[in-house]
Amino acid sequence: MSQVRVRFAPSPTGFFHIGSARTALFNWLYARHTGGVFVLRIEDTDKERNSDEYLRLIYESLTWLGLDWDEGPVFGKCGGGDRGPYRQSERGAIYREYVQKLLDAGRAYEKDGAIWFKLLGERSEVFDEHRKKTVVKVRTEPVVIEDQIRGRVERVEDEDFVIVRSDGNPVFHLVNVVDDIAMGITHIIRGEDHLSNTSKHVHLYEGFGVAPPAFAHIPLILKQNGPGKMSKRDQGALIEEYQRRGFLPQALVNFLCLLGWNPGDDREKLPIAEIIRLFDLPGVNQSNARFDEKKLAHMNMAYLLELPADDFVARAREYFERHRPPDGTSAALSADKEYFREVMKLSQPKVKGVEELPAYTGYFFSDDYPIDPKVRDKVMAKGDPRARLRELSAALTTTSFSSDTTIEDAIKALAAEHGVGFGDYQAVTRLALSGTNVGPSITGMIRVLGRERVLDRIERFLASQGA
RNA sequence: GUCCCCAUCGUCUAGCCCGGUUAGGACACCACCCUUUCACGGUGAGAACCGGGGUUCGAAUCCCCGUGGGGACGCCA
Repeated sequence: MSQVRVRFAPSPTGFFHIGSARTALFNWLYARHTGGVFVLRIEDTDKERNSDEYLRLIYESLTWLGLDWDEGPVFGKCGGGDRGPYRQSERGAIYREYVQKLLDAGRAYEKDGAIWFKLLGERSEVFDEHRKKTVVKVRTEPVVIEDQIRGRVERVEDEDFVIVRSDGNPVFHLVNVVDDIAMGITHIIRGEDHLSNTSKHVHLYEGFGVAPPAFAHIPLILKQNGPGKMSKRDQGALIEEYQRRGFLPQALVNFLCLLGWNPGDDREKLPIAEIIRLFDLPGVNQSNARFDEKKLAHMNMAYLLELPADDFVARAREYFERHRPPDGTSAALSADKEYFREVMKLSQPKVKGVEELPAYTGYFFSDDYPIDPKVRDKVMAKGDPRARLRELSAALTTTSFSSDTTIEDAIKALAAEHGVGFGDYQAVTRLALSGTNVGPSITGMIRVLGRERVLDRIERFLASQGA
């Protein structure tokens, strides 16, 4: 059996979105699963709507997701190949050659300055009520598609269609089929929205005297709220956005795999190598899936949790850098690097995404943090928090800050001495040091903040509370 | 309007092909446990076979018809 060749063929006419990414992903998975070739082809025949900025975004997004292409435009380590060029805007001569073949064979004709593909069969003029005009209908045999995912699908194509516009530019259906033939594509894996185009494409293959490749139409991704498929205009639709928000690409990829596919058991978080091993076209679902950002966030957290501390800190720093305030100053980035690192390590097991970090760690980098009034009222109403704070403050002047344990032991000793619980110190200390009741472990927080900051903050807090 | 695809908890899904399950898992939600707050983790609860016919001893599973959802009907891709 010959080698599998699949392609992803986006058009750079908009931002790269979730649906496109999953189509690319499924093609890539199938290529890697079968040891085949993954081709990237740029469908930029619509000159009006193309842009180099969008083109670059496609390259960058695929690279970020780890979907490397074996053949296609060269970008980084990807691309190359001898079936190019891989941008349709550079393949005009090839299209003209193929159109000429159809013209010569009597399978295409000119009308209104455009070139039309000619279907074979008995012709009749019919008035189309819906379109309010007379059209020529052709009685053709139904096209039968043995879809790898949907099974047998039949559809009748009954009107000739344009393959070259009157301005001389070839249309999608033509270039798509010509390129797939010229590039030796064996499996077409694409969104279900193309299913009804497939009958046109099969006629074109027949017109060129070439056996059509295998088809696999994958279900669409529906928007999280409201009706319809997800489009680039929808909330949370853009790959770029997840990149910017600091999501882990491996988490997004894992999540996307689960939209319409599963490993056949209860596992959800699984390494990409395992997904490649198990992925196959007949295992893909037939029904559309709704995008759920909550589940993606959960997946992201699961991957974040197992990230080596150094990687996490690097990603955190990168996030802070990319999200500098307008004036360019960032207390977190100006802080001592080792201090920044300790703060992030403390926060890693606590957040669902790095985007939570600036808010989560704000008080570590500024002495000017707000005191949550609701938390204050609750904490200050119970027991004698002021006394606890004074006791702790005194103890911490001599306690070793070398580890969480020494601090923990000190607090435990105080609690035993005064006949109260650990929590009596924990709550009010957290309030004094961070202004809230949410955060990393109190002992870690004290250790990382350091003796000077801790004593100073407790003193200032006591003063502000009229003690 | 025409054509095509699809249909299990709120969401993603297993089970369907090869009829017999207390219809399983995950996210979300709720409760409890753990605990040094918040998370994480653990335990538990609630939550689904779209409707109607048929075939069958027996249907989530096979067939038909509805209904619902989605897609396509461009000299866009």
